[in-house]
Amino acid sequence: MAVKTNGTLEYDAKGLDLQQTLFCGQSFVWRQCGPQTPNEYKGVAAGRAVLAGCQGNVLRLRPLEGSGPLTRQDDAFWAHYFALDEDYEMLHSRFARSARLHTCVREYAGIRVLNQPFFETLLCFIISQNNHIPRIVGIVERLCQAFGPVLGPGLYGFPPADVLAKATLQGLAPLRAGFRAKYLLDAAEQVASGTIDEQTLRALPTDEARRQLMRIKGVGPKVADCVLLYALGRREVAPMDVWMKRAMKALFPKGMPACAKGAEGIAQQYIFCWARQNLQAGS
DNA sequence: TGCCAGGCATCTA
DNA sequence: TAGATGCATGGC
Repeated sequence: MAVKTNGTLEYDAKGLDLQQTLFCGQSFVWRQCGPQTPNEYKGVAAGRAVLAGCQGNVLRLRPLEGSGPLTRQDDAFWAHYFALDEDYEMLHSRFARSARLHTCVREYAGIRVLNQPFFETLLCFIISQNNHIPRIVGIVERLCQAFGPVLGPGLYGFPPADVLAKATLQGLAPLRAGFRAKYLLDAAEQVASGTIDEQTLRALPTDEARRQLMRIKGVGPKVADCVLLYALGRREVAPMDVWMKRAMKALFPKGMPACAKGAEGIAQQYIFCWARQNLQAGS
Protein backbone atom coordinates (compact mmCIF):
# COMPACT_ATOMS: atom_id res chain seq x y z
CA MET A 1 0.00 0.00 0.00
CA ALA A 2 1.70 3.18 -1.22
CA VAL A 3 -0.88 5.80 -0.19
CA LYS A 4 0.34 8.09 2.60
CA THR A 5 -1.89 10.04 4.97
CA ASN A 6 -0.74 13.31 3.40
CA GLY A 7 -2.23 12.31 0.03
CA THR A 8 1.05 11.33 -1.61
CA LEU A 9 2.17 7.96 -2.93
CA GLU A 10 5.44 6.27 -2.12
CA TYR A 11 6.88 3.19 -3.79
CA ASP A 12 9.99 1.12 -3.76
CA ALA A 13 11.44 2.50 -7.02
CA LYS A 14 13.25 -0.79 -7.71
CA GLY A 15 15.99 1.03 -9.58
CA LEU A 16 13.69 3.21 -11.70
CA ASP A 17 15.44 6.27 -13.17
CA LEU A 18 12.82 8.92 -13.94
CA GLN A 19 15.06 11.09 -16.11
CA GLN A 20 16.05 8.14 -18.30
CA THR A 21 12.56 6.70 -18.43
CA LEU A 22 10.51 9.83 -19.06
CA PHE A 23 12.77 11.43 -21.66
CA CYS A 24 14.02 8.53 -23.75
CA GLY A 25 11.28 9.12 -26.31
CA GLN A 26 8.52 6.77 -25.23
CA SER A 27 6.35 9.51 -23.70
CA PHE A 28 5.70 13.15 -24.55
CA VAL A 29 3.63 14.23 -21.55
CA TRP A 30 6.29 14.82 -18.88
CA ARG A 31 8.05 18.10 -18.09
CA GLN A 32 11.01 18.78 -15.89
CA CYS A 33 10.13 21.10 -13.01
CA GLY A 34 12.02 24.32 -12.41
CA PRO A 35 15.66 24.65 -11.34
CA GLN A 36 14.60 24.61 -7.67
CA THR A 37 13.45 21.00 -8.02
CA PRO A 38 15.53 19.56 -10.88
CA ASN A 39 14.74 15.99 -9.91
CA GLU A 40 10.99 16.43 -10.02
CA TYR A 41 8.79 16.00 -13.07
CA LYS A 42 5.18 16.86 -13.71
CA GLY A 43 3.03 14.76 -15.94
CA VAL A 44 -0.52 13.85 -16.82
CA ALA A 45 -1.88 10.46 -17.78
CA ALA A 46 -5.48 9.25 -17.90
CA GLY A 47 -6.64 12.50 -16.34
CA ARG A 48 -4.28 12.11 -13.39
CA ALA A 49 -1.77 14.88 -12.80
CA VAL A 50 1.21 14.31 -10.51
CA LEU A 51 4.62 15.53 -9.52
CA ALA A 52 7.02 12.59 -9.58
CA GLY A 53 10.42 12.42 -7.97
CA CYS A 54 12.89 9.80 -6.82
CA GLN A 55 14.89 10.05 -3.60
CA GLY A 56 17.24 7.17 -3.22
CA ASN A 57 15.17 4.16 -4.05
CA VAL A 58 11.86 5.79 -3.17
CA LEU A 59 9.53 6.98 -5.89
CA ARG A 60 7.31 9.71 -4.51
CA LEU A 61 4.24 11.04 -6.32
CA ARG A 62 2.32 14.03 -5.08
CA PRO A 63 -0.72 15.81 -6.45
CA LEU A 64 -0.17 18.92 -8.51
CA GLU A 65 -1.50 22.21 -7.21
CA GLY A 66 -5.26 22.32 -7.67
CA SER A 67 -5.79 18.56 -7.82
CA GLY A 68 -6.94 16.48 -4.87
CA PRO A 69 -5.01 13.96 -2.74
CA LEU A 70 -3.92 10.75 -4.41
CA THR A 71 -6.10 7.72 -3.79
CA ARG A 72 -5.86 3.92 -3.85
CA GLN A 73 -7.02 3.98 -7.49
CA ASP A 74 -4.14 6.33 -8.28
CA ASP A 75 -1.84 3.95 -6.42
CA ALA A 76 -2.65 1.00 -8.66
CA PHE A 77 -2.64 3.12 -11.79
CA TRP A 78 0.81 4.66 -11.26
CA ALA A 79 2.42 1.44 -10.04
CA HIS A 80 1.46 -0.16 -13.34
CA TYR A 81 2.27 2.99 -15.35
CA PHE A 82 5.85 2.97 -14.06
CA ALA A 83 6.10 -0.80 -14.56
CA LEU A 84 6.80 -1.36 -10.86
CA ASP A 85 4.91 -4.62 -11.25
CA GLU A 86 7.47 -5.99 -13.72
CA ASP A 87 10.50 -8.01 -12.67
CA TYR A 88 13.35 -5.98 -14.13
CA GLU A 89 15.92 -7.74 -11.99
CA MET A 90 15.10 -10.96 -13.82
CA LEU A 91 15.10 -9.18 -17.20
CA HIS A 92 18.46 -7.56 -16.47
CA SER A 93 19.99 -10.89 -15.61
CA ARG A 94 18.70 -12.25 -18.93
CA PHE A 95 20.11 -9.28 -20.84
CA ALA A 96 23.45 -9.68 -19.08
CA ARG A 97 24.01 -12.95 -20.92
CA SER A 98 24.87 -10.85 -23.96
CA ALA A 99 27.99 -8.71 -23.70
CA ARG A 100 26.42 -5.96 -25.76
CA LEU A 101 23.10 -5.97 -23.96
CA HIS A 102 25.04 -6.03 -20.72
CA THR A 103 26.44 -2.62 -21.72
CA CYS A 104 22.92 -1.34 -22.34
CA VAL A 105 21.80 -2.58 -18.94
CA ARG A 106 24.80 -1.00 -17.23
CA GLU A 107 24.25 2.38 -18.92
CA TYR A 108 20.44 2.45 -18.78
CA ALA A 109 19.53 0.18 -15.89
CA GLY A 110 16.91 2.65 -14.70
CA ILE A 111 14.80 2.67 -17.85
CA ARG A 112 11.34 1.16 -17.64
CA VAL A 113 8.95 0.65 -20.52
CA LEU A 114 5.95 2.64 -19.36
CA ASN A 115 2.37 1.35 -19.54
CA GLN A 116 0.62 4.37 -21.02
CA PRO A 117 -3.08 4.98 -21.69
CA PHE A 118 -4.19 3.65 -25.07
CA PHE A 119 -5.82 6.65 -26.77
CA GLU A 120 -3.20 9.09 -25.53
CA THR A 121 -0.39 6.90 -26.84
CA LEU A 122 -2.14 6.48 -30.17
CA LEU A 123 -2.46 10.24 -30.62
CA CYS A 124 1.11 10.94 -29.52
CA PHE A 125 2.64 8.49 -31.98
CA ILE A 126 0.42 9.66 -34.84
CA ILE A 127 1.79 13.12 -34.11
CA SER A 128 5.34 11.75 -33.94
CA GLN A 129 5.50 10.66 -37.57
CA ASN A 130 8.02 12.58 -39.65
CA ASN A 131 8.45 14.97 -36.74
CA HIS A 132 10.94 16.22 -34.12
CA ILE A 133 10.53 15.49 -30.42
CA PRO A 134 10.38 19.19 -29.37
CA ARG A 135 7.64 19.80 -31.91
CA ILE A 136 5.76 16.62 -30.93
CA VAL A 137 5.74 17.88 -27.33
CA GLY A 138 4.41 21.26 -28.49
CA ILE A 139 1.59 19.77 -30.54
CA VAL A 140 0.59 17.45 -27.69
CA GLU A 141 0.52 20.43 -25.34
CA ARG A 142 -1.67 22.48 -27.68
CA LEU A 143 -3.96 19.47 -28.24
CA CYS A 144 -4.56 19.15 -24.49
CA GLN A 145 -5.03 22.89 -24.01
CA ALA A 146 -7.53 23.11 -26.86
CA PHE A 147 -9.61 19.98 -26.28
CA GLY A 148 -8.62 18.40 -22.97
CA PRO A 149 -10.26 18.69 -19.55
CA VAL A 150 -8.98 21.31 -17.12
CA LEU A 151 -7.28 19.49 -14.25
CA GLY A 152 -5.97 22.54 -12.41
CA PRO A 153 -4.64 26.03 -13.02
CA GLY A 154 -2.98 25.87 -16.44
CA LEU A 155 -3.16 22.09 -16.30
CA TYR A 156 -4.92 20.04 -18.98
CA GLY A 157 -5.51 16.37 -19.57
CA PHE A 158 -5.80 14.54 -22.87
CA PRO A 159 -9.08 14.99 -24.72
CA PRO A 160 -11.32 11.92 -24.67
CA ALA A 161 -11.98 10.36 -28.09
CA ASP A 162 -15.62 11.45 -28.22
CA VAL A 163 -14.68 15.08 -27.59
CA LEU A 164 -11.95 15.11 -30.22
CA ALA A 165 -14.20 13.26 -32.68
CA LYS A 166 -16.55 16.25 -32.70
CA ALA A 167 -13.76 18.61 -33.74
CA THR A 168 -13.12 19.71 -37.33
CA LEU A 169 -9.94 20.12 -39.34
CA GLN A 170 -10.41 23.86 -38.98
CA GLY A 171 -10.72 23.44 -35.23
CA LEU A 172 -7.47 21.51 -35.14
CA ALA A 173 -5.58 24.15 -37.15
CA PRO A 174 -4.21 25.94 -34.02
CA LEU A 175 -2.40 22.72 -33.09
CA ARG A 176 -0.19 23.24 -36.15
CA ALA A 177 -0.06 19.49 -36.59
CA GLY A 178 0.03 19.79 -40.38
CA PHE A 179 -1.07 16.78 -42.42
CA ARG A 180 -1.41 14.77 -39.21
CA ALA A 181 -4.57 16.64 -38.16
CA LYS A 182 -6.79 14.50 -40.37
CA TYR A 183 -5.19 11.38 -38.91
CA LEU A 184 -5.96 12.56 -35.36
CA LEU A 185 -9.60 13.08 -36.31
CA ASP A 186 -9.87 9.66 -37.90
CA ALA A 187 -8.34 8.01 -34.82
CA ALA A 188 -10.76 9.88 -32.56
CA GLU A 189 -13.75 8.98 -34.72
CA GLN A 190 -12.84 5.29 -34.89
CA VAL A 191 -12.21 5.04 -31.14
CA ALA A 192 -15.32 7.06 -30.25
CA SER A 193 -17.53 4.94 -32.50
CA GLY A 194 -16.09 1.70 -31.12
CA THR A 195 -14.65 0.63 -34.49
CA ILE A 196 -11.34 0.54 -32.68
CA ASP A 197 -11.78 -0.79 -29.17
CA GLU A 198 -8.98 -1.09 -26.64
CA GLN A 199 -10.37 -4.17 -24.90
CA THR A 200 -10.86 -5.95 -28.21
CA LEU A 201 -7.29 -5.13 -29.22
CA ARG A 202 -6.01 -6.48 -25.91
CA ALA A 203 -7.76 -9.78 -26.54
CA LEU A 204 -6.41 -10.17 -30.08
CA PRO A 205 -3.14 -11.80 -31.14
CA THR A 206 -0.49 -9.14 -31.75
CA ASP A 207 -0.51 -9.41 -35.56
CA GLU A 208 -4.29 -9.03 -35.72
CA ALA A 209 -4.22 -6.13 -33.24
CA ARG A 210 -1.58 -4.46 -35.43
CA ARG A 211 -3.75 -4.94 -38.52
CA GLN A 212 -6.73 -3.37 -36.73
CA LEU A 213 -4.69 -0.37 -35.62
CA MET A 214 -3.44 0.14 -39.16
CA ARG A 215 -7.02 0.68 -40.32
CA ILE A 216 -6.73 4.12 -38.75
CA LYS A 217 -5.56 6.70 -41.26
CA GLY A 218 -1.96 7.68 -40.61
CA VAL A 219 -1.21 4.54 -38.60
CA GLY A 220 1.39 2.37 -40.29
CA PRO A 221 3.63 -0.39 -38.91
CA LYS A 222 5.79 2.01 -36.86
CA VAL A 223 2.95 3.82 -35.08
CA ALA A 224 1.04 0.57 -34.58
CA ASP A 225 4.06 -1.10 -32.98
CA CYS A 226 4.60 1.86 -30.64
CA VAL A 227 0.98 1.62 -29.49
CA LEU A 228 1.29 -2.14 -29.05
CA LEU A 229 4.50 -1.73 -27.05
CA TYR A 230 3.76 1.32 -24.91
CA ALA A 231 -0.01 1.08 -24.44
CA LEU A 232 -1.07 -2.52 -24.93
CA GLY A 233 1.79 -4.23 -23.11
CA ARG A 234 3.01 -6.22 -26.10
CA ARG A 235 6.66 -6.52 -25.27
CA GLU A 236 7.44 -8.75 -28.23
CA VAL A 237 6.96 -5.94 -30.76
CA ALA A 238 9.61 -3.47 -31.72
CA PRO A 239 9.18 0.10 -32.89
CA MET A 240 11.58 -0.21 -35.79
CA ASP A 241 12.32 3.42 -36.46
CA VAL A 242 15.45 4.77 -38.06
CA TRP A 243 17.46 4.94 -34.86
CA MET A 244 16.37 1.48 -33.87
CA LYS A 245 17.41 0.05 -37.20
CA ARG A 246 20.76 1.77 -36.96
CA ALA A 247 21.23 0.60 -33.40
CA MET A 248 20.20 -2.94 -34.25
CA LYS A 249 22.60 -2.99 -37.15
CA ALA A 250 25.42 -1.60 -35.02
CA LEU A 251 24.76 -3.84 -32.05
CA PHE A 252 23.57 -7.01 -33.73
CA PRO A 253 24.92 -7.26 -37.29
CA LYS A 254 23.96 -10.95 -37.28
CA GLY A 255 20.55 -10.42 -35.69
CA MET A 256 19.17 -10.29 -32.17
CA PRO A 257 20.79 -12.93 -29.94
CA ALA A 258 18.53 -15.70 -28.72
CA CYS A 259 18.95 -14.64 -25.11
CA ALA A 260 17.07 -11.42 -25.81
CA LYS A 261 14.08 -13.09 -27.48
CA GLY A 262 10.88 -12.54 -25.58
CA ALA A 263 12.13 -9.32 -24.11
CA GLU A 264 12.93 -7.38 -27.25
CA GLY A 265 10.63 -4.53 -26.35
CA ILE A 266 12.57 -3.70 -23.27
CA ALA A 267 15.91 -4.59 -24.78
CA GLN A 268 15.24 -2.26 -27.66
CA GLN A 269 14.24 0.52 -25.33
CA TYR A 270 17.74 0.23 -23.94
CA ILE A 271 19.19 0.06 -27.41
CA PHE A 272 17.16 3.05 -28.46
CA CYS A 273 18.68 5.16 -25.71
CA TRP A 274 22.12 3.76 -26.39
CA ALA A 275 21.60 4.76 -30.01
CA ARG A 276 20.48 8.26 -29.17
CA GLN A 277 23.68 8.94 -27.28
CA ASN A 278 26.19 7.01 -29.30
CA LEU A 279 24.99 6.97 -32.88
CA GLN A 280 23.76 10.55 -32.94
CA ALA A 281 27.22 11.84 -32.18
CA GLY A 282 29.11 9.32 -34.22
CA SER A 283 27.10 8.83 -37.40
C1' DT B 1 18.41 29.66 -44.97
C1' DG B 2 17.77 25.18 -46.04
C1' DC B 3 17.73 20.52 -44.60
C1' DC B 4 15.17 17.07 -42.65
C1' DA B 5 12.48 14.76 -38.91
C1' DG B 6 11.02 8.48 -34.14
C1' DG B 7 6.01 7.72 -41.33
C1' DC B 8 2.42 7.33 -44.02
C1' DA B 9 -0.71 7.78 -48.14
C1' DT B 10 -0.90 8.03 -52.78
C1' DC B 11 0.69 7.70 -57.33
C1' DT B 12 3.08 5.34 -61.04
C1' DA B 13 5.34 1.86 -63.58
C1' DT C 1 3.85 -4.98 -55.80
C1' DA C 2 7.70 -2.04 -55.16
C1' DG C 3 9.69 2.31 -55.47
C1' DA C 4 9.15 7.36 -55.73
C1' DT C 5 7.11 11.39 -54.15
C1' DG C 6 4.47 14.76 -51.43
C1' DC C 7 2.98 16.16 -47.12
C1' DA C 8 2.83 20.81 -43.00
C1' DT C 9 5.52 22.57 -39.84
C1' DG C 10 9.33 24.05 -37.26
C1' DG C 11 13.84 22.64 -34.85
C1' DC C 12 18.46 23.05 -35.62
